[in-house]
Amino acid sequence: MAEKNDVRCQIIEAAKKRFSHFGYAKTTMAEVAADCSMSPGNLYRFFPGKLDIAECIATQDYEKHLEVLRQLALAPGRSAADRLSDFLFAELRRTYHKLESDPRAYEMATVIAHERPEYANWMLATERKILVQLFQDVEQGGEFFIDDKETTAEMIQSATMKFRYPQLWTRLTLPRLERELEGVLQLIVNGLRREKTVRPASGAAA
Amino acid sequence: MAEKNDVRCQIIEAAKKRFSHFGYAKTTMAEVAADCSMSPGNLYRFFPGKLDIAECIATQDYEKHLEVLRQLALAPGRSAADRLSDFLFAELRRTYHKLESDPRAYEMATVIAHERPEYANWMLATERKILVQLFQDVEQGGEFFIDDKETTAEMIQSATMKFRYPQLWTRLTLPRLERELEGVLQLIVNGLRREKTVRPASGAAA
DNA sequence: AGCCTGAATGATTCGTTGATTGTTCAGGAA
DNA sequence: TTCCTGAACAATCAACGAATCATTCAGGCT
Repeated sequence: MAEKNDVRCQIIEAAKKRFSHFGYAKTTMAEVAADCSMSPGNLYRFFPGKLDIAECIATQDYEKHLEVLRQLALAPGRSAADRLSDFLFAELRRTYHKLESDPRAYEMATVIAHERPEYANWMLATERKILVQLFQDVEQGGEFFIDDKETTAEMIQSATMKFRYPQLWTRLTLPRLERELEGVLQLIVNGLRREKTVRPASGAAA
Repeated sequence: MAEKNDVRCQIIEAAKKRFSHFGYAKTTMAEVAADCSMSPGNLYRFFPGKLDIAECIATQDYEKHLEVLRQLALAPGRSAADRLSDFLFAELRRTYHKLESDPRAYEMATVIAHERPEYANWMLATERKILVQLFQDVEQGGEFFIDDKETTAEMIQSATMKFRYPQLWTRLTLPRLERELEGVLQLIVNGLRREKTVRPASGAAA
């Protein structure tokens, strides 16, 4: 049982090295198997297929990111607006840097997105849960007025879609994207029907 | 002079028929020329290239749409929120129905978007001008508080990106997209820092 | 001269073929 | 029996010659 897991880890590590060195497409199952001193067929006792290995690697990495998001969303002592801002900026910067620094990450992302459309939905749903937690956590503060938290989280995700996998849709630089996200965020938080122009500064919770 | 324009129109009409029957890729310049009883070479006296014919067709169609958008944005007697809503919903429905009803439109859209990235930017900029006009038009009403109209228009476009060419990014149905746009719109107009929950009804201007 | 043609050009696409590779499974080792 | 191997299979991919087609331009027609 514990051994099974060791072997899985071994496969993942081998695949991780191959994928990041040569890319997903140029890595063969036979090579990964050889790196683990086993036959290609044996890999299939641990993973349904090649894509599942990639998905597993992506998920491991993503879980770490999720932990960061959770901490930002639930950071005590920060205003609701700041938490939301931190959350969305962390999201933008992570994917931007990931796709920027590692061209292989781009390949992996597109392959998974194309072959497993549900995966992106799962990620969205997971992050939505964190947003809902954020809203619950600041509910008493009186800073935000939200009746349907789930729906509101969904709408925020809709409105910030451009910043989720920026490189897939635009060729904008990170500073430019950051400025745009800042603006969209201000819109989301303050809306158009506010008093003159209140810069969305820090302290605001009761 | 006037004849030149007649020939251009003739070419456009012929190309329009071919493109919508057989698609952009499967239409040859020789065929369009034959439909106009002229040689392939002669087409180049009226258009720089094949793609420019397609662009011209797209633009003709788009100009009509722009006129509708202008009327919605500047409709007298409607609240600012309603105008903005009409504007964005018209945008969503037009592209959705266009891509839905005519599979060839999808091909044309992707070819132009891919080969002429500036074209999409030009469309965005054009619509942004209309949004700015809308904001100027309702400025006295006191319904919206906007200091930088240009930037605000840009941010609204960012936040509603998902609804601009919906089929390119998601597989959601129109009703689902409409519900999402409704939600995003409410967020944009009212923000998160509002009193309890004011349904974004009609009348609001002074 | 001013317009237009249609064959020449070269870039791109297409279809075919042969090789590669993800996946399976009959059988052998422990 | 349980675990693993590696050859076999089918699907996919790469290579490459052939064909197509957008574009050009030397020349003919008016």
